[in-house]
Amino acid sequence: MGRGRVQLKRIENKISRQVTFSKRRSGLLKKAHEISVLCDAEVALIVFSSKGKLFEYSTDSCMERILERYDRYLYSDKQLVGRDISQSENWVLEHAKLKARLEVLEKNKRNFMGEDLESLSLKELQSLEHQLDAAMKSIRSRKNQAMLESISALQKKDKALQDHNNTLLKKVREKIKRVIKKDN
Amino acid sequence: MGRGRVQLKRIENKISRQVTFSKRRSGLLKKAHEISVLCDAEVALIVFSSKGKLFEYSTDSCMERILERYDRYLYSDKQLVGRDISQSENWVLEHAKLKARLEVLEKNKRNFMGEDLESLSLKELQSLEHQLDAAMKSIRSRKNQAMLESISALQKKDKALQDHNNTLLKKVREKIKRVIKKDN
DNA sequence: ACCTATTGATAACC
DNA sequence: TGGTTATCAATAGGT
Repeated sequence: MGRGRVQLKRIENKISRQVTFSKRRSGLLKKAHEISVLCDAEVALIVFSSKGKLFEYSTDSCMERILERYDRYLYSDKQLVGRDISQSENWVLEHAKLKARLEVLEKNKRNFMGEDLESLSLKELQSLEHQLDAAMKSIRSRKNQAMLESISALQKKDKALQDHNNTLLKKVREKIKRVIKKDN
Repeated sequence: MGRGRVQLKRIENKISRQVTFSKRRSGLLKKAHEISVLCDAEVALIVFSSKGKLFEYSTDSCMERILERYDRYLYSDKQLVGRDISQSENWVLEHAKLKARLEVLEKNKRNFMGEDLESLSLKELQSLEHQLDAAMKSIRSRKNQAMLESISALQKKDKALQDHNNTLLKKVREKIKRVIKKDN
């Protein structure tokens, strides 16, 4: 929808991504509410932005109740499917999931560090290159800012120290004068 | 949307309500997936129909992880109080370790993508920059190689096709010659 | 399930 | 973030 077609692919431009997120988020929450009211459904929607901010919707503003219902639903489902899926088996499953995700992230990291590239297609390589290029720009910009801040802070400190030095110097001089006067 | 305006109010006709639920549900899941991919967001969507059937979507098919993140977000200081209480100490420990590592890797990834840089020191920024610089070199080199390989493969294929064409052409010509001779 | 007239959502722009 | 508009997408009502 909108002025052009959209590929189902991460939006590379950060600003566009944020704007799109903001707009689609409100659309999504609205639709969640609509289906909830129109169809008498119970909906729980949780959205974390890429920066980690939370947005949520839940029918009758009762997220906890719905999540509990969800847990109950899964629990009963498991009971029906396998008669004795114990905590330890559940643990194995969870563990496997976490490990799988870890592996993905680690592969990801290696790629970001320029390793393990043989497994990537030309297209993926190109995408990676663009991503790193964009990242590099952000990083250099941020680094520059940090350096300027650091310089500014040092200059301020330097000024303060010089002022203090001058004050001390004055005191010393006056002391010397007084000593000389007394000697006379 | 559709042939008429819709009041935001429970649809009384049971059939219509079910049809609308089915259609809107798929639309909602689709949009949840889209914002997840387009905007790099983490989404968890749970829908119970009025008859109690469950439908769900979660980014990377990892509902439990997102719900845990949600819990952590809400009760950031009360660790592991809510959802999964009945686990052995060992499980909790292992799990916590994995999750900690996951978080590190995710933060890592964000940094590699040029996000969340405010939390880094100047030194870390510099290190990151060098790392990306090195990675970029590897990636470009590998991309180059992949492109050359691709070109070479295409040329080879092209050559083979041309050869085959020539062979076919020869055969056709000879056939024509023979036909002409017979005609004479 | 499939078909369209319509409304709704939203990408690009400011 | 909020508004506008041109377009595309979702879907209500019907078959």
